[in-house]
Amino acid sequence: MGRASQKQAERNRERVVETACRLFRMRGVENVSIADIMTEAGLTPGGFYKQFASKEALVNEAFALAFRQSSGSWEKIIKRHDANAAQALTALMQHYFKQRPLEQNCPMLAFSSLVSNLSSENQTTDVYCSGVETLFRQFSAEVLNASQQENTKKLSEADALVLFAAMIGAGLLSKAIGHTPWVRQMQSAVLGAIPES
Amino acid sequence: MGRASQKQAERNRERVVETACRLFRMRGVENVSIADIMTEAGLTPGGFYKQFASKEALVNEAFALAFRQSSGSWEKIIKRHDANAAQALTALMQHYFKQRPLEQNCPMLAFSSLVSNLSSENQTTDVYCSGVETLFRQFSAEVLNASQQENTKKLSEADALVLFAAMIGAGLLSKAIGHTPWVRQMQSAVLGAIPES
DNA sequence: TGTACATCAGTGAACGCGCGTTCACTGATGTAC
DNA sequence: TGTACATCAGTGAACGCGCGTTCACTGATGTAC
Repeated sequence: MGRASQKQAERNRERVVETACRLFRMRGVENVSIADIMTEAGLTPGGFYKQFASKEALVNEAFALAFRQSSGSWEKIIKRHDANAAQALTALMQHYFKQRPLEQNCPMLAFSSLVSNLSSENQTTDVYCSGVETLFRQFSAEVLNASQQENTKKLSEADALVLFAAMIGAGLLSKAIGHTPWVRQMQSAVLGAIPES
Repeated sequence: MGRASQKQAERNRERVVETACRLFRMRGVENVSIADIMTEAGLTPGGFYKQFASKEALVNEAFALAFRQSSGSWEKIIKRHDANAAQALTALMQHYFKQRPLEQNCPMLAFSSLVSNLSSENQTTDVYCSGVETLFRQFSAEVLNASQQENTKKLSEADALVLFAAMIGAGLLSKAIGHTPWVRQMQSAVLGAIPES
């Protein structure tokens, strides 16, 4: 092969991050090896350390990308319903409860166990935290927006927190247990907790 | 050393399951080795396969024990407040949001990522499912009970599902992010979603 | 009850595997003149 | 522009480590008589 050009190298690097992000979301960080990622990205394992200091460094970049992707897809959904915040919330949650494609798994869920077993003074934890914060702000803005429309009761920040927590909890059980009747009931119940408009 | 008596062997076996349960809840299954467990239980690694077919078999027993423990501690809390279901629910959630001791981590959270990345036709998944079911039934009974008391609005199964999901979601973020002001707000909001009595 | 023997819980070392990481090497790219 | 050389992205094999699992061995326990 020989040396790749700077532009090509940069493209390769980005493709590695994107591939890692996708595989991490699908199968979890601990079930994806460097070799898996490099091969899937069309490279060989040895080249990895020319671009990244460690797997952890890649994890940090891939997590950040996953949260950006998630936030971007939420924004699209919200924009699509910007005339009606309650509808936007409903659509957002319905999208959240979708199990497929696996590579769009919620990063808050997909990465939670890795982050949970980390010491709190950790860059990966920081990336996760600020990702969650971003997603919650989007969600919360929409909840508060919904409550300012006519024919709806006023909603508070506390309501946003509860809805957000319920969405994540239902998503977690859904991911673990699968699409059983009980899980569907739970998802319906959480969707039903959004104030009608 | 020589051979241990049948009674001693049975005691050892139980101690291994208990130790595994504790370590799994503290650090996650993938961060605990057979050698860790056996050493912590006062034995040597080699003896493990005299009692268990595989790590997976131990995981199944340890998970079942963790759910039984969790269910037992919920029952204690509920019994302690049996005059007032809303108080019982509040106490239960406050207990749930406690981060310590680590060995009492919620099994639904501690084991979710492992179960999520398993094929659905799996005994471990079944153990997890029935554990979740048990815990929800306890929780739900208490929610419905709360709604039958005076001065409270009627609550439905759907309300129980939402509260349960919110409790788990808040627990997950709490475990991952730590005890930040935002997490405390979220926990307070979820506690506040319990109907006052 | 005592004796002879088979059993098997527990030991501790070893095996095989996959992983994160390292390294000597290649040869096209980038640079200095 | 052309030439000579240094750089360094990517290669592919190897290393070291920890893990789940296996195994030959030990000797007290359990059993048959």
